[in-house]
Amino acid sequence: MPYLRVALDIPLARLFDYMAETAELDMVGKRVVVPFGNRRLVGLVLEVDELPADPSLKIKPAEGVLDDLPALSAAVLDLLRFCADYYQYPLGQVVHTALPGRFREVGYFRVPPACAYQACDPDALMASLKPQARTQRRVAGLLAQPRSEAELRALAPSAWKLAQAWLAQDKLRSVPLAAVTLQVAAGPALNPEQAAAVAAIAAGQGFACHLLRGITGSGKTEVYLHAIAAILRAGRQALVLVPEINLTPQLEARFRHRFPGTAIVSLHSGVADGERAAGWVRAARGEAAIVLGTRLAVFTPLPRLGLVVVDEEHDASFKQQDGLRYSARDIAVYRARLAGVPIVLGSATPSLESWQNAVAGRYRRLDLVQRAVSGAQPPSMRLLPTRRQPLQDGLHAATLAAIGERLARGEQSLVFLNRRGYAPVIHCSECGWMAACTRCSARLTVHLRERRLRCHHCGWEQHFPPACPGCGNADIKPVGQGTQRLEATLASLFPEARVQRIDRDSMRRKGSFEAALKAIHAGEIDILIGTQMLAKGHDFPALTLVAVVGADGGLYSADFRASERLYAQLAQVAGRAGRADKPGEVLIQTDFPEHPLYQALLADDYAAFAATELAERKLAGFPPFLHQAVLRAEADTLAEAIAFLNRAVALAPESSEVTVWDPVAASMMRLASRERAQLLVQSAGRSRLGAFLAAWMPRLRSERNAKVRWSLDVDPLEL
DNA sequence: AGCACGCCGACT
DNA sequence: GTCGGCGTGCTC
Repeated sequence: MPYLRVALDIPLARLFDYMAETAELDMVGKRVVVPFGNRRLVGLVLEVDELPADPSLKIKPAEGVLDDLPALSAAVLDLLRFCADYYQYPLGQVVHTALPGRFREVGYFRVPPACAYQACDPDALMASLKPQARTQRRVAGLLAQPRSEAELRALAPSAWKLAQAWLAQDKLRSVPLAAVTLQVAAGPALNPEQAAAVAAIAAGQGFACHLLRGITGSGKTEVYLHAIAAILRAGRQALVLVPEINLTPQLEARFRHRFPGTAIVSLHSGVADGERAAGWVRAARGEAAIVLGTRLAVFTPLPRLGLVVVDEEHDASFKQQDGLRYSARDIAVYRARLAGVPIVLGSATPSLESWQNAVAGRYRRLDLVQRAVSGAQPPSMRLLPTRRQPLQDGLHAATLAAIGERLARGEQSLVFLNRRGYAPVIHCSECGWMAACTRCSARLTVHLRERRLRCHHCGWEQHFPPACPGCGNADIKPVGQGTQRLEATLASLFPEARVQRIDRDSMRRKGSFEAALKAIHAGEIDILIGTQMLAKGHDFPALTLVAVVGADGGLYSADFRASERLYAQLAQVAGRAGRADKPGEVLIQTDFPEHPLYQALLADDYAAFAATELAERKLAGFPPFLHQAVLRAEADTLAEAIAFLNRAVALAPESSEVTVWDPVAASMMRLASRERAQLLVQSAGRSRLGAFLAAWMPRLRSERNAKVRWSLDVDPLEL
């Protein structure tokens, strides 16, 4: 009678043994329903053995192995084991974060085989439609070729319903996807740089990591599409990761257009549970040729994986910030290595980790330094010194003049300020009081329209006080600039302009972001005010001016990654200006116009910036020259959190090659009424650090600490 | 994580 | 007399 070693979604770093009722040996990678305490749980069989791991335990029989899904392959299981090991996170929980939520439910999950639909007789179908039925005719026209359900759905809301009706009337037939021959629609011709990049990616045998450094507008996506076309032709699958769900729809549309009839699965948190599970199954069965998704898609089983693409690889959203704190970019590289396939990391401003890997020769650099659309000019960039300058509500006279010019020419302007709310703080001029959150160590942000003060960290809200609670002074003023204040200022300075603010507050309602993008494209907006929401990946052909306000904060921050993020953000937002035939202009208001970061940005010299930054990091002993992990603790009092961390230091294994720093209060010490502290561990060797953590974590886990919640963050992005 | 067991305070 | 507070311990 075989014993099953089962991974359960339980925060314990071990597997659980069950007796199998049958003697089948191909149960590894399958779901199993097991009794657990007085509950029934769904687990995943990771191993099958003739002997129990611990004979002293009483072992219950498993209820049954579910045979509805393709078993997880050894390749994916290896990837999950690596994650558990590398991030020191319980394997059972790794398994369950990697699987779609549906699979944790007891019950069978059925996914019909993916197929495409095609008109039996395209001409007859078209002839049967009235000339004025334009949508119907468009759908019919499309169905001359095999089309997937997703493609039809993307065409028009009614298209899929229509296709189903025709299918019922036998006007359409379904074609198994395997029988659909790959079609690749024509795209723009590649310039020599792009062609060289595609050739380099295709040329390699087995694993290779390519760092595709492409300036904005250089056509990175076109390189991905060509590289993907090549591996699809070879019958392989592609995995494409993007940082945000906001970016998936437009990329998905471009992919569908290029590969008509091909099953493209979109996986991100915006996709409904059932659909996500179905997409996962289609990828696992090998029916889907392309998986396009956010970080969670990195675990999707792909039996014929041929290429991995990570777009905007520098983006921090690839790192999960809770639970299993994995970096999807790093996991993607590891996965490509395991699978022996090439991976492309694309960015205009690569992470310094990746850049250093290229410098050291571990990654191959592919550069795109020309704009793909011939004739398109890079934006002209200018710094506006703001020191000792009279500003109008934070705006330089030249900024206002430039906006005025755009208005006169009927072009769009974007004012970029990465701070939402009306003002970051409210201040009493008499006693110096500032409104602070009672639950966090943070200032309360003024939201003037709602007449409320809000904590952007914990969500606490209160009324705008009529007078200073400290001294009773009625003259309390919002200090500093937020997007709401900029919006008010610009609306009053340019009363004829149509002003739209785009930030998390104004775009809270579902679909409002899409609606705003549409309005911008339709030319219904003159002045845009936005946070980083607007900086990423969106094309606005009529936008010719980008003005950056309040960027200096990233120059002299305590966070050693702040300047890297600032450079990336500015390069990205600058890229929004003048993408079509109209030249763009970028104005950056700053108190430090001589700062090397701005100088490199103006010269569009990322290599120079990276070299300076890496030299500083090497000198100061920061990543990527060292590897870090942070142990964070949170408790009702700071003393409890620190005491736990001190205990952790005492439990730390002896290691001359790992440095364990003293516990310190977290930079946001209080958050939602909990006090937080942390402790940094670092080592020059990645495997040394890994071995240290592997020895340390079991000791910490065996500590009984009801009051302290703690977590480990390997390769933290923020300290 | 759940869920039970367990021992001390205010209620129909 | 019980309902229920959350501390402690266990789950193959």
